[in-house]
Amino acid sequence: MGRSPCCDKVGLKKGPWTPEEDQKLLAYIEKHGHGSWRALPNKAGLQRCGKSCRLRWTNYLRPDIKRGKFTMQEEQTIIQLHALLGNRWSAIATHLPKRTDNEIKNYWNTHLKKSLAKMGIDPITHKQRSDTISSVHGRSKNAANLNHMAQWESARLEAEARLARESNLRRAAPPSPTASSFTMKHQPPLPPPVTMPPAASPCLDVLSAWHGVWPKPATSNSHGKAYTIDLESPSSTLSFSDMGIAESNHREEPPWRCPKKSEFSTDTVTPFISAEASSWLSESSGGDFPAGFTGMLLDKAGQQNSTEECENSNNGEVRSCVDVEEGEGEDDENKNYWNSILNLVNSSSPPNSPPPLF
DNA sequence: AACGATAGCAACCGCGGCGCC
DNA sequence: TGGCGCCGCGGTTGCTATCGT
Repeated sequence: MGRSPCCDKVGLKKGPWTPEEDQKLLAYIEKHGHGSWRALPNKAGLQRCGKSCRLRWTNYLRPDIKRGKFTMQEEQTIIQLHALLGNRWSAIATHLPKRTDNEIKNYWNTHLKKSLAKMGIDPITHKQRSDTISSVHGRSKNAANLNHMAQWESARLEAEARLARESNLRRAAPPSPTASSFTMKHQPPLPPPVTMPPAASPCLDVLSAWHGVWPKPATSNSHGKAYTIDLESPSSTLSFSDMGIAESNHREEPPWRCPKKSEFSTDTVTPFISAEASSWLSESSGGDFPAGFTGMLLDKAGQQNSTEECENSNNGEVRSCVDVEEGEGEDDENKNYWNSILNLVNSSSPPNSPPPLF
């Protein structure tokens, strides 16, 4: 190292930003882009170091930042991702559009960590503390559902990683041994596979406890999305082994149960699935449906949006916007990608599974 | 009303990764 | 290949607002 911090320069301002400084920074970036952060302060007429400018921009001034209270879904996503990823706030932030890593980190430290602690859950390991285990009778049903979710999410993540590997093999030039070179249309490169912290799978305990505290939303849409991670995120490259969930455990789970009708909006889901699957869904009633799968369907249904809508809903960054109905041209790759994932998920489903989805 | 305690959050600090020379 | 500089990340600090007494 041996490099002195950029803010050591005499005369550079520190501390809270004034509205005037904000305005200068905003105006400059809107006009020229940030370019080199190091050079920006001089060009923008700011008595700040580049680092301070970058921080102010990324954490506060950026126009695509969503401020204000975190929703219950966001909280659940943070908890789940924290259980999977640990304190990797930037990785977690990629799953929460319009939230900054700093904001998520602060929210975790000031709210979620304390809430979990109050519920008798260790916020580091995400495990129920031994002295409170006796107080969580009746969790088994939720835990079973969440195990379903874990299966689906695990299968999806493994499929994603596998497809990434296959894609790399297909695209021999330039060769790459990792998933990081697998890119979908308009998508940034996938990061390398995540090395899981020891506390990988216990997130299920956390979420089941969390659901004991928070009532489920009344509407079908919000219900269905309750556990959903951003399924299209390029950061999702976890594998079974990464998640600490043994593949052999799959068959030990109870058979599928039919979805509650309220969990689906038939209108939004059925256009994307086979007639058999649609019929199966419409005839089903009672019981629970794996939440991860529900989220998958709903996410897929959500992709009915136009590309423009996808852009707008994702910080201006296009991810996989699948046009299932047309399935032509450049969207083919995304469609095939998704179908491959879901086919793999179907092929690994427990007994009494629904008909093929697509 | 005054004061201390606590919560919330913006900003800073230091380190490590990475690219360039 | 090693040094340097830039950038991003995670941990921490410190200021401000709010709450409780």
